[in-house]
Formats: sequence, structure tokens, C-alpha cells
Amino acid sequence: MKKTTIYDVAEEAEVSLATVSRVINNSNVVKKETRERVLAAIARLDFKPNQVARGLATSKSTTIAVIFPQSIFARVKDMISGIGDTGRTLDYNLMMYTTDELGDEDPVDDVIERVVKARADGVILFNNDKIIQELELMKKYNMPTAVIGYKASDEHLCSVFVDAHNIGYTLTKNYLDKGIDDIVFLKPRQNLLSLDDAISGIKDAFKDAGKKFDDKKVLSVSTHFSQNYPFFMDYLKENKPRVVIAGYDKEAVSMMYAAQDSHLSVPDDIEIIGMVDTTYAKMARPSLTSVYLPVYDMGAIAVRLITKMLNGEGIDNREVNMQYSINIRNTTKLL
Amino acid sequence: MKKTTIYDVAEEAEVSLATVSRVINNSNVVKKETRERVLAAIARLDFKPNQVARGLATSKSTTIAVIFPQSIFARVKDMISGIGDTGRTLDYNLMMYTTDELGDEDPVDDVIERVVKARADGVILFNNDKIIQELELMKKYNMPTAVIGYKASDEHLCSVFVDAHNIGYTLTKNYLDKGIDDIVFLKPRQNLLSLDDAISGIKDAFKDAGKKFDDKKVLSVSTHFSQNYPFFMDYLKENKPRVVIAGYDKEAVSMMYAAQDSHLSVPDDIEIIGMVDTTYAKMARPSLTSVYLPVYDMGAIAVRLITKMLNGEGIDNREVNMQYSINIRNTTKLL
DNA sequence: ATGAAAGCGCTAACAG
DNA sequence: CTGTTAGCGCTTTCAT
Repeated sequence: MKKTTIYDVAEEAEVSLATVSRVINNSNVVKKETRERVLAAIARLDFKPNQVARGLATSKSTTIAVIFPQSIFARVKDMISGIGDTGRTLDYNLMMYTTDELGDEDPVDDVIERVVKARADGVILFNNDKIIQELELMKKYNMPTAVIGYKASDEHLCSVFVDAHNIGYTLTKNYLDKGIDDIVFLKPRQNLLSLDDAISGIKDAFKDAGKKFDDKKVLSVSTHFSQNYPFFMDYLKENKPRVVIAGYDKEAVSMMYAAQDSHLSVPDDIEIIGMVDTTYAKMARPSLTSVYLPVYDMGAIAVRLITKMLNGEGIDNREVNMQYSINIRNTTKLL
Repeated sequence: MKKTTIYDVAEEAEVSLATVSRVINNSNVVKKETRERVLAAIARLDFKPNQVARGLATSKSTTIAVIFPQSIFARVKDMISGIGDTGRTLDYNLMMYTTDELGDEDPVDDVIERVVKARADGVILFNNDKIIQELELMKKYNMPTAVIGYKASDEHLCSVFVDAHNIGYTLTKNYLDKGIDDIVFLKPRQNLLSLDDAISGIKDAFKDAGKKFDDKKVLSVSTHFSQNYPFFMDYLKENKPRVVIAGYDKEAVSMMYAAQDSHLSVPDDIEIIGMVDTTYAKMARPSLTSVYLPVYDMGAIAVRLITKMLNGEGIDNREVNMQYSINIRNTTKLL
């Protein structure tokens, strides 16, 4: 029950294997009649060219490795769609590697070793707390790389991201202009945007207003609802921030429920803003104001950038800054 | 800047390439001293065996293809973790293929063609409305397959699923026993369990109680909150079901909000039960009673099943029935 | 215990 | 326009 090979097709079509190869690679030097004979043979034998062999011969695997922290995964559904659709369109295979919460050996080194062995043509990485280390490794193996959510570039590196500094600055300035400076930031561990940039944006807004943003107003939080809710309940006993900006919708919603259960009115006593604009934001009650990120497009563009690097196409912009927007719903009133 | 190959290592270690091959494949015939010399050379040259070449030589790609409908994706975060972790542990690469919402040619044929060309050793499929067709194709190419969420098996096919009939039956009987028979079922298009089985379970419970479950009580629904909510608001104008069982948490939550906004008390006027037990269930207010599925384990087991088939290991159970449980929260009171 | 050599299925010069 | 031939990097007999 052997797979049919290019030789079988050659024999069946009474041509040499080189001709079959030309046909399946759409070479335009093959005589129409010959091509048709070959095509017929291919159909008859249900021949599927072996990509592994092709990969060996061409030193290309037409494969892109996508490496993501599992914790980031839930929020990137649409991004995976963007990556998947674009990969399919451009005829690339996608290998999937998850990192996070492993425990054993160093996941990053281990995963990248696998990627190198698999001879992926390129790799897509997501912003995470080890991104710098990861980028260095990719550089060492000079593997064409696209990062999502972290601004960086060099000869083999492109990125697609959203200007988190600008988000932080804009939101903060809005409230400062209205005389509100009691702002708290919730910082989950991983995200699709650089939360440190968002924080520096907040700080800069304060600075421009002649004030100072206290680092204590940055709360590092888990992404587990069951852990956050009690933590926030506790927090709200001592603190009554007027505005909460969360790095991710889920924490925003937890905070909102905690606020309500602490007899704070949303948005009258406390305004809450999430980020990424997932279904959590839409389904919350009241619905959550959130910063929308074009995740599908970010995924699609990441793939496109990789393939451009692989094909040696010119890339005018190696650091693609995507537009975000703010979807105002019912947890804010002064935005 | 060529990648170092097995030849380079052989030269560096002053042995033949066959010996190097033996070392990297842990053959135990190599003399200890030689092995060490080779290992040193490998380290010195930072040699990473080319899996593509190895794949050609062995006719194995050590790759498993995972094919999922994008719409199912959001709810399987933990399942992907299970698949990813287990794949890594067993040293398999995972290729990712998304289907759904494409529009162009037939996605299933197209994707499976890619999988065959990529010479994946096996494939993981998810229950979806084209699963039968997909399984037939995999069988045609006699590609070892594991399905998640759909019960089936044959020589090259294993499955891991949850007994949806039992879920439907159990939930329904509970209410019928308490004299409640005004039950509605919300049926989203795709799911990790066979919703038709769940429905037949409901019907059987009615039958056993000497009653009949009206097909009109099955509502086919979208998974988009923005579409469901108004639909449910409308529905509740004419209908006041006492119990709503939803095939997925998101729709359950939509229905719950619609009920509240229709001045129905949850759970006093209407009880609502979701399935899969995602974060949506935990974050809803009131929190949603939901049927928990062991998704991480289902993913892990699917990978394990595939590798067992690939290694010719005996498989005692080719249709793995996973335990579900019902997490009772605040949208039910008679459960 | 190690080496030589054939072959996995395909691509890519090079001839003709 | 088509065929011949030499690899791609590795595994795997078969000798030694």
C-alpha cells in the first residue's frame, strides 16, 4: 500500500519524472498535450506530491512555526483565524507550538530547538515576558521572524503591534483633563500588547499634566477570575479608584463585579476600561468599554510579513503599527 | 551560511556519517568513547538533525495534523493545551489547520489534501457538521485518525468523547421527575459534543416518562451574542420555558440576560444550564450552572491515541468515553 | 563496533 | 520541449 510517487506518474504518463515535476510545479515549458497526459495520470493515480521530499530537495519546508504562550491563547481566537486563513491562502503549513506553564525544562529553548529541527522557514512569536530572549535565539539561527504585539525589527525580523503607549496616554489624558487623576492600572502577565508601554504612556500623561503616576497604582493580576475577584474585593475595601484601566477584558470584568458587590456604582463611582475587546466585554453587564485591537488582521499581516521575507520581496515597513479603537460601552461616562 | 549536516559532524568527529546517525538515534551499539567524541562534535557545531531529511528516509514525519473549525476554537483553549503539552512530551510536531468560514473552494477537501501532501503521520479531528465526510476522506487515505467529540472507531480510527445522550437524558429526567416538562434546548451549530445525541437523550427521557418532546423546543442558534440576545428577547415574548438547556455556555448566558431583561427571575421563573463550563459560565452573573467537560484530558488522550496507532501499540479502548460532571451554580435550583 | 553504499521522493541544472 | 543525472540530509541494510 505504498503511496504513489512521481515515478509512478511518469511511467503511467510515459514521460520522464522531470516532466512530471515540471507539471506539478507549473513550469510553462511543458507542451500542452504532454501536460494534459501527465495531469490525467496524476488524477488517475490520485498522486499527492510528497512535501517532505520536496522540502529536502529545495531546502524549504513551506512551513511557518507559530509559538504562543497558552495563556495568551484564549484571547487570540480571531488572530489564529487570521493566521490560518492567510497561511492557507499563501500555501504555507503552520506548525503550532505552545509554551507556558510547563514546569520541566526551559520551554523556550526546547521549543525553539524543535522549530529548528523541523526546519520551519519562519516563525511567528507573540509578545510575552520572555520575548527578548526568544528573539535572540531566533536571530542566532537567523530564522525569519515576525513578532505580534512587540515592536522590533532587523534584517530577519518584522513586527506588527499596536501603540500601547498611545493607548495609555490617550485614556489617561482624557481623565486628567477632566480633573480625575485617581487611576489604577491592572496588569496581567501576558498580553498582545506591551503593557509596560501602556504604563509609560500613563506616566507620560501624568507628567505632561504636571503630576506623577504612582507605581503603586499598577496592580499585577492573575487572569483567573476566581483569584481576581476576591483580590479586587479586598482592594476595594481600602481603595476607591475613580478609573480602572485593565490590560485585558477579563480582569476589567472581575473588577467591575467586585465594584458592584462593594456597592460602587459603575460608571458613576468608578469607570472601567478593558483591552482587546473580546466577547467578555460585550457579554458583561453592564457591557464593558474596551480598546479594540484588530487581531485578525494582525495575524494575517504577521504571516504576510514572514512570506515576504522568505521570498525576498521588499518590505517597506518592517514595524507595522496597527490602528486601535475604543469601543465605548456602559462602564464609562467621561470617555 | 549553510546549516551543519551530519557529514560535517562526521568529519569533525572523524567517524563515518553512519556512526553519527547511530549516535543521534540512541543506537546502543556505538562504543562509549566514540559516542562521546561524536556528541562533542555535535555540541561544538551546534548540529540540529534535519527532520525533513529524516522524514524522507524513514517515511515518517513525526507530525500530527490538528484540524479544527475556527468556531470551535475559542472554547478549546485548554484542549489545545492538552494537545500541545502531550505532543511535546511525545516528541511530535503539530500542524494546525483551520477550516470554517472560508467561502472559496470546499475547505474540507482542500485542507485534507494539504495534510496528505504534508505527509502527516496522523490527524486529530473535531466533531463538526461535516465530520462524517471528513472521516471518510481520512479513511480513504488510511491516515490514522483521532476524533474528539464524536464516537466512532475502526482500524485506523479512535475517538474520545463525552456521552451527550446521557447528559441530555440525565438533565431532562431530573426535571421531569419534579413535574417540570417545559424544557427548551438551544442548539449551536458546532460543538465538542454531539448535540443530536443530547437531543435524543432528552427525547428518551420524555419517552420514558410517557411524554413526548416537541421538536419545536429545539432552537438552532448562532453563537454570536449580538445575534442571540435579540432573538431570545423575542422568543421570550411568546414563550416562557421553565428550563433552558444550552449546547454551549455562551448561548446560555445570552438567554439568561434576555430572561432577566424580560423580567423573569433566574432561577425562580426559569432555570438555565450551559455546557462545556467555560469562563463564560463562571463570569456570568448569576454564575451559570454548566456541564463540565474534561477538555484538557480529551486533547491529551487524542494525541496519545494517535501515537499508539502509529507505534502499533495495542489499544484496549478505541472509543474513550470521558466522564463529565455538572457544576451547579446559581441559575438552577431544582438540579 | 564501524563503514560503504543504496535509497527515501523530489528538484534543478545540464544536455540534447 | 523533454530526458539524464546529481544531489538534498538522513536511515538502514550489508559487509567487514
